[in-house]
Amino acid sequence: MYSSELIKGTLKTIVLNLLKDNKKMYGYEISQKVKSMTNDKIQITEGALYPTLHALEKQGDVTTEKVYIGKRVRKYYILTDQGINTMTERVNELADFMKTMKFLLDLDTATPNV
Amino acid sequence: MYSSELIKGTLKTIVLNLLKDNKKMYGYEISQKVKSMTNDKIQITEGALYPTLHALEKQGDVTTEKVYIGKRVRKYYILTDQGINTMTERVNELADFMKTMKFLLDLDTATPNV
DNA sequence: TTTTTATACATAACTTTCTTAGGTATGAAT
DNA sequence: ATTCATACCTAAGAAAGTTATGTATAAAAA
Repeated sequence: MYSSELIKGTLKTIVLNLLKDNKKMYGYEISQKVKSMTNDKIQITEGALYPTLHALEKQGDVTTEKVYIGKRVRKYYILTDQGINTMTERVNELADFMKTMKFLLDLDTATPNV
Repeated sequence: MYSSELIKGTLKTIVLNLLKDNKKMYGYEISQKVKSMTNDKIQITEGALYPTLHALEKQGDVTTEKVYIGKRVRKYYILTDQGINTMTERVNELADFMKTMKFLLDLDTATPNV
């Protein structure tokens, strides 16, 4: 697990990007997906995830769709057109930021990527 | 400028890494160095920097040395042995985190590094 | 069959780490 | 004489997490 400060600030970007690749996902699914994709290195807590999803909905980047699996409810999240724009901006900004950090920390030569 | 959420959590790592490369630096110098190295993309505010430096001193990662330039004081910060360890851990963690994020956001192929 | 674990949502109190704003003071440039 | 750059600092507030707690269903294990 990474120290939590690092993950701070990237959560919305992660969520938006996952929704780009998967059309629609529900909260629990998102948390499990991130966990498995990162070999448990990033574990989104529920206390962080749900407020984030609600914020994304409020600002119009996602819409929701409730589905009942038996008696249990699932709330699916779907990117809006605006959300696609936000996602693109966020991902580009993060990619740019990581390049800058690599240069600043002199990791360009130390950790070749290809 | 990057949206501030991204920088959050990386400040200590940046400071520790700069001190590794420069033996001793003072606060104002650190802020200017980061600004110039990143083409103004990352600007550390004083309200963030000084408390961070004080925290690093308190936890034993740096020691200080006051130097008077005329009547004006400069407070130099120097990495301790413990600080070198902390720096190494932090930088490695950040590098690892960025790799994980690249994979998670599918930036491996999109933004080749070499 | 009862208890635990996994699924699935949610909120509230607290903490950390910033930003914003303010304060003090010297020295150089306009 | 005033503004700008240098150089330090702290306090109030905001943002975005963590931790803890709550509710409830379904599956698995004891």
